Amino acid sequence: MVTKQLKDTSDGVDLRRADSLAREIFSDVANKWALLIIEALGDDTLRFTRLRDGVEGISHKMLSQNLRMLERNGLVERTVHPTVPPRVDYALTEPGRALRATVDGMCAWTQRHLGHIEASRQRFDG
Amino acid sequence: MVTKQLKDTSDGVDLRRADSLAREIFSDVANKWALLIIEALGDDTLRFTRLRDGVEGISHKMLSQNLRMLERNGLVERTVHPTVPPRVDYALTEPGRALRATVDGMCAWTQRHLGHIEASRQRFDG
DNA sequence: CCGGATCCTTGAGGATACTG
DNA sequence: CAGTATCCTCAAGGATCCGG
Repeated sequence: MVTKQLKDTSDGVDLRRADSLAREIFSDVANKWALLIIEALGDDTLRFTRLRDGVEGISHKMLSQNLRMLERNGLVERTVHPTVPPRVDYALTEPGRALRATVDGMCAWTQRHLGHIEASRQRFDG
Repeated sequence: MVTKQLKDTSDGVDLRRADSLAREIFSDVANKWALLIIEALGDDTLRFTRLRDGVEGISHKMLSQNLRMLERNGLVERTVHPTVPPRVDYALTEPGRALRATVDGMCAWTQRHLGHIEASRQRFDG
């Protein structure tokens, strides 16, 4: 059986299909809170509460939910210390750090285009 | 008056403050549909309907909404041809293409870690 | 301290219909 | 064809409490 190979203009990720695994992962990762958490973690190892402080505006629930999602996808490693009161540490895994590099890119991009965007907004809103 | 300068580990973007302009822009851009639209546009100039086909699963409304948002932020240029029926073309602006580069990075990352993530998920779900 | 469960509110987002 | 508006639904997300 011959399978037809579609030509990809860019780098051949089939995010086009809404039901593909790639697209599913992309949808998990491409959301504000997940990216901000990854950015906040950086190279550090942070406890839940400390991490919460690092991401302004995030709720207890959102942080917890997103951390579980990131852990499930293997981007974040969760270490539980059997002390009392419990202590839980979070850190990026290797894949997580790799992703962080591109998120850094997005942050830098934001910074670099602040002016242009603000101007464009004013033009548009007027 | 001396203002204390916080040290930034990475590249000094103050996405930490939920109310800063940078954070606002980041929140606009860091969402699934916006990124998929940017990716779908690539270097092309596409009409509304064609773009809609390029992003599987997106609704008319979401596409319209996100396009207006991207246009407002100056990432997408909208060209209306005064024909009948009307024809509207969308293309990335320079800042838009710059952002696309980092989105490409995210796509490549997704592709590269598909296996690891799928495995991690199975471990986690079991 | 960590984080799951529960309740409740708001807004994201789909379907449809209508204007230019 | 493009795009806005309207209605409707359901899930995202906040506040709170409890249990480990």
